[in-house]
Amino acid sequence: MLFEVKNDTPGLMNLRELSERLNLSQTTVSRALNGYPEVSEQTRKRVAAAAKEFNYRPNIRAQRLATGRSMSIGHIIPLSKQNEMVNIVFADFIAGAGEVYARHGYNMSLSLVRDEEELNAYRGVAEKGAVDGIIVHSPARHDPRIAFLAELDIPFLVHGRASEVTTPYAWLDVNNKRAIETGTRHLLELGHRRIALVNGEERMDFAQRRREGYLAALCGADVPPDPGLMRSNEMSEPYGHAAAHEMLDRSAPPTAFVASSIVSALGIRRAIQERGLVMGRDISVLCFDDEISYLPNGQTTPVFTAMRSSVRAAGRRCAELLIDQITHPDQELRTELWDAELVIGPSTGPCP
Amino acid sequence: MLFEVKNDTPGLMNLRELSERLNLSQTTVSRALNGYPEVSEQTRKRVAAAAKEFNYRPNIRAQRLATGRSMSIGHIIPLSKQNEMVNIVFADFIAGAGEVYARHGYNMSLSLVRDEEELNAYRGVAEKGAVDGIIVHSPARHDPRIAFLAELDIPFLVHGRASEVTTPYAWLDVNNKRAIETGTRHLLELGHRRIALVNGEERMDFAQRRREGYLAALCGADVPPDPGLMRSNEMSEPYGHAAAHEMLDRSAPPTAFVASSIVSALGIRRAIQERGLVMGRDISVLCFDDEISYLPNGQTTPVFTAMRSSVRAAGRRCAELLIDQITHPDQELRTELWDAELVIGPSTGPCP
DNA sequence: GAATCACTTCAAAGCGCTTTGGATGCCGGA
DNA sequence: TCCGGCATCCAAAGCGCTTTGAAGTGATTC
Repeated sequence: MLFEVKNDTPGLMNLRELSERLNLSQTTVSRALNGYPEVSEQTRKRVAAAAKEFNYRPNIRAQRLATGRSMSIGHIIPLSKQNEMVNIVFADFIAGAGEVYARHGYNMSLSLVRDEEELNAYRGVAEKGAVDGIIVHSPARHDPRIAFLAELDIPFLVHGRASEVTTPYAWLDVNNKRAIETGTRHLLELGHRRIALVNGEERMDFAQRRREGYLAALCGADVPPDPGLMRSNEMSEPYGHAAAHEMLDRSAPPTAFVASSIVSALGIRRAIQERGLVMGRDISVLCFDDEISYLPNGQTTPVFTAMRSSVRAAGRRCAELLIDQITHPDQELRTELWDAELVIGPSTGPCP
Repeated sequence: MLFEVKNDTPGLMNLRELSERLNLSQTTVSRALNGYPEVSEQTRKRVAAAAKEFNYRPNIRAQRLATGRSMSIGHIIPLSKQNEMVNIVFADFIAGAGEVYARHGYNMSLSLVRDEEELNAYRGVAEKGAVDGIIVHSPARHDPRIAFLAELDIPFLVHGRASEVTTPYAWLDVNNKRAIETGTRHLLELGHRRIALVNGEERMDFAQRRREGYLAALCGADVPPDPGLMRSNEMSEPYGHAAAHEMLDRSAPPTAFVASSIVSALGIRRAIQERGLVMGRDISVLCFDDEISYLPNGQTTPVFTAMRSSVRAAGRRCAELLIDQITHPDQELRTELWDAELVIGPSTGPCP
């Protein structure tokens, strides 16, 4: 590290200078600005006026060192080949969380790290106070990050769950099993029997739970699951497209699809149309809809029949829960399970 | 601010303790750890071993205060109703930039702020050193942020350009005009005359330039532009869908569409299909393709004929340029103009 | 033997804030 | 008159690091 210490923000005043100019101590000025009670109203006004006049702004770095709090929340994103970060769902989550951070004076610190460095990144970020708390994204069923963070003793909250982790932790999740079970049952009630599942990667916890829901619904209707009708991969448009084509090529093609994401549902729709079939009449499609801003499921009326739960709202709520945990460290770990809502669109219909 | 100073990371050692344990001064230990030359190899090893043994990790907050550098880059995202942040293009940009940050030891600080507070956010973030540099996203033609940041005297780089801003600034942009001009000309060469433009919001600089390119191509082919064939809005799927339907309802409907984004192109395709038309045969569609990870334009062969330029690569490059600017503050402001590449897919064909 | 030099190491002074633990002055009650 | 209490304000001690400027070693040179 061969950098010079630069005269930081040269034109600007620091607390000492400001207090000298006011003939007050730094203590008093600091207290006046931070709203402490042991300052007379008159001085407080005088200080505020001077701060404004001289365009004083406390140095955040100094503040952070002195208070021991960084006022920022870490999001560590694994940067795999199949890039989790870029998941468009993630962007909406971040937007929701960011809103809440802004309201509470926090900011968001994003680190993208290569998979093999992820645990180290958590340590680096958390251990010596670059952030006050961490949000864990996309937990796998057996996710090492949770025990790791628990041991680091830093507040964190998981968006999703990790079924095989026994360490207690705070989380917020959608009831994925119930959601897909409800959706699948809806298709069964429409008479479908060969229902395909175009799932996300099943090392992800949510994908596993969705499969469980799918299987539970089939089981409840005495429909034996067909392994040939179940796919699992990263939820992209081409994946949905390819999976649909492959399955529709089978001798006993599915009459309905359950897609884990609206993105892969778009691919499924494309495949259906390429075959000259009509979605909703010849083939039904139901998907999980995270209410992604740029890919809304229709404006007023839905395009896809879907299990709906806003990921943006989840982001907001996760941020609130985490900030609460940071400011009240002694409270119990909280968890929240949200239910997705079934919305009916023209993409599903009775089994032909 | 009524928080206690908490004993920060209690179990961990700080520099003083570590140096006492080693019978060395803090100076020497600090230098040994930071790779300064004036430390003997032997001591360096001894220090490294002890640091590892006691799991020492420097306090980032203290480091930041002492060095005057925060080792983070700010991205401030306006949080409008029509949420820029959530722009899926943005997520890919961030992913690219994040890669580079990670490699250089920087991290990314994201703040989402309401529109009316945006300038204040820049000030707050930059003025007293929460970040070492800033990336400006989605500049408008007449963007106040640029002059503002220039005055704050903090390194920043604009992704895009702001045509009406005279202050010099560093930027990286795609040659939007040439890209869309090329694309439109391609359609003209296929015999199309009624070509619709489904553009982004034209207060955005890139959208204006794209329209210029569109008009230039029409002009070059002596095709008078038809205002009824030009739309401008935030580039969502439903917008593309609605715009396409409206224009196809006209008495003289377009035979081809130029879309500013693959997202709106998806909507256009949906509309075409809903009308029982075939894309590429009855109606041609060409779009700008930012190579969004989750919405790739086909796998090996493109689905849409497109002008292609990776926004993720742009993110990477912006990060590099900015870091370079931070580490070499005296160099001249740099700019880069990238060309998009025309790729041909089945979505375009001769005018029927 | 003194002077020079390269190599190591160190004490102490910041960085700019917050917070502790008093001081000071003023008032009313005993 | 004295004392306690209240309202204000302050000096100084951190927070945990980096960096300056100087000093202590030997070894080498003249």
